[in-house]
Amino acid sequence: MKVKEVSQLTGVSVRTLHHYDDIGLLTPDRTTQAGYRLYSDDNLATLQQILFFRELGFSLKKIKELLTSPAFSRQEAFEMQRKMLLEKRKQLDSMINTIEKTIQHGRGELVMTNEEKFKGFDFGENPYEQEARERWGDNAVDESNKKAIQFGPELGEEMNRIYFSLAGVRHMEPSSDEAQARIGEWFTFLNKMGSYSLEAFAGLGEMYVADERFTKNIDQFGEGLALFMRDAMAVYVKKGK
Amino acid sequence: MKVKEVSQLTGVSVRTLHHYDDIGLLTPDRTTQAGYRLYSDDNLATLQQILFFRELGFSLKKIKELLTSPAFSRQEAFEMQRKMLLEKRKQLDSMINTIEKTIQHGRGELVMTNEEKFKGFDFGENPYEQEARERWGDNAVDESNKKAIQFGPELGEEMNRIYFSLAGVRHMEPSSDEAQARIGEWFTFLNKMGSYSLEAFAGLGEMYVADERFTKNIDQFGEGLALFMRDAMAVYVKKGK
DNA sequence: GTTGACTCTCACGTAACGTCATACTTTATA
DNA sequence: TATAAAGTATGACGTTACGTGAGAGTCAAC
Repeated sequence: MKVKEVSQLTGVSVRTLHHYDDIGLLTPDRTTQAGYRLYSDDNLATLQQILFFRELGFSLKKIKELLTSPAFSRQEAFEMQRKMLLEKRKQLDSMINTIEKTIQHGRGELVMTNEEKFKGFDFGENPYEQEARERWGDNAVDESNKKAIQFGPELGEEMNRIYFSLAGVRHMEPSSDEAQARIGEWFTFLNKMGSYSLEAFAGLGEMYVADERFTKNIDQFGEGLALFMRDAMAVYVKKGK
Repeated sequence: MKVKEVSQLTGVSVRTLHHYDDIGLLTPDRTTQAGYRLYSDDNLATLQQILFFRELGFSLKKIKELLTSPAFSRQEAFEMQRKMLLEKRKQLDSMINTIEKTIQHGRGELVMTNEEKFKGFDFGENPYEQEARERWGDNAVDESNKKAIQFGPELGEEMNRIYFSLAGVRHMEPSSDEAQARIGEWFTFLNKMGSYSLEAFAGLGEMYVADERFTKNIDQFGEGLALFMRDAMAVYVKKGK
């Protein structure tokens, strides 16, 4: 693939590709005798990595260090990026929460401290960098520090967010589009909370295996997934009791 | 408030505040006779605006144009920023989806086109700018173009995301922390889907008004909210049938 | 065989600060 | 009350991650 194709596919500018080549961050595998850059599939995979890290606020220099580290593993990188993206999503939620409150505050319906007005903005020194450095930094790695995994999302904040959202439109017609859109959010949220009983959940797991249609559907995503899910769900329910 | 206080509260550097003063983006209301900058609450509110727009990718120049526009309204700005943040959240979801797929692809369990590998990255020319320009641009405003509001989230993508997530750990112990965390996601998702019947939803709305404990709790967020919600929920259910 | 789309390499420009250096103010402490 | 420590101000140059032409070569098509 030549520069423009890559550019169109990925959304980065041609100049950016040149730049990444200049600084040695992404050098295309091959070039024509005329000097045209030719990007391989592997190059594209690397570019994807670069864009993920860039989105997470890493400098190009840091990205280069990471990618060229001997300890670097693409798979692990993806797992880490997944976590970071989820983390960023939480931050975004916090910002959205803040703005909902602020809207009400502007209407004089809510008192807000200055601190509250800036919640969600303090990105404080890329917490990600630390983790990345630990993982692939020069000084080897301490493999043994597995962190406890959080169990389930923090629903409280989301609930507050929706309440504020609703409060903001409570003087409008309940049947208006805006109001209905927000009450719809509330509906889906409620469903998230707890109406699905644990027993029903376990029963569903059984069905995944018993009913062939389910099995086929689910196993599209990976062989044996349905079976795995049934077992995992059974454990989940047992724990929940 | 002096520079450092503002800096600590908001997370922006002192230098940045100096810079914003230099370019006339945020000039503190008062200064001491020694030349120290003193920021008022109003200044802080403006700073909040600036940070929101900055997070959304606007240049400082554009932000200045917006803030100084005669047509600018802080309330409207917040409403718009809310929409934009929600939009950005959707993009993030898309990226997370992409990375889940990519992880599986790396294990050779899934075929992916190059296009799929870059889904979620193409931010394409700040779609927000257009809207902001329409709203507060130099050439007045066309007030009449209200857009239809989307009704409810796209659950399909989220479902796929979770499937992929699960598939990624299906060779682990079903009782492992990692597996359980992901099956927990599945549980909450299922609840989101449809287990909460529309009838129950409407009944809940009635309770908001009938049961004083509910009413009190909800009206914390704004007087009359409980009543409003009941009505809005009733409409929602009627529409859903 | 020439036109238009694409590519290359300089090279300078820009946005949004970071990073000293130097000097003045204010606050805390002995 | 003196004096250090912490905070602030103004230059001024540095830096990152590209943008934006300029001028020239390359390639596919009509």
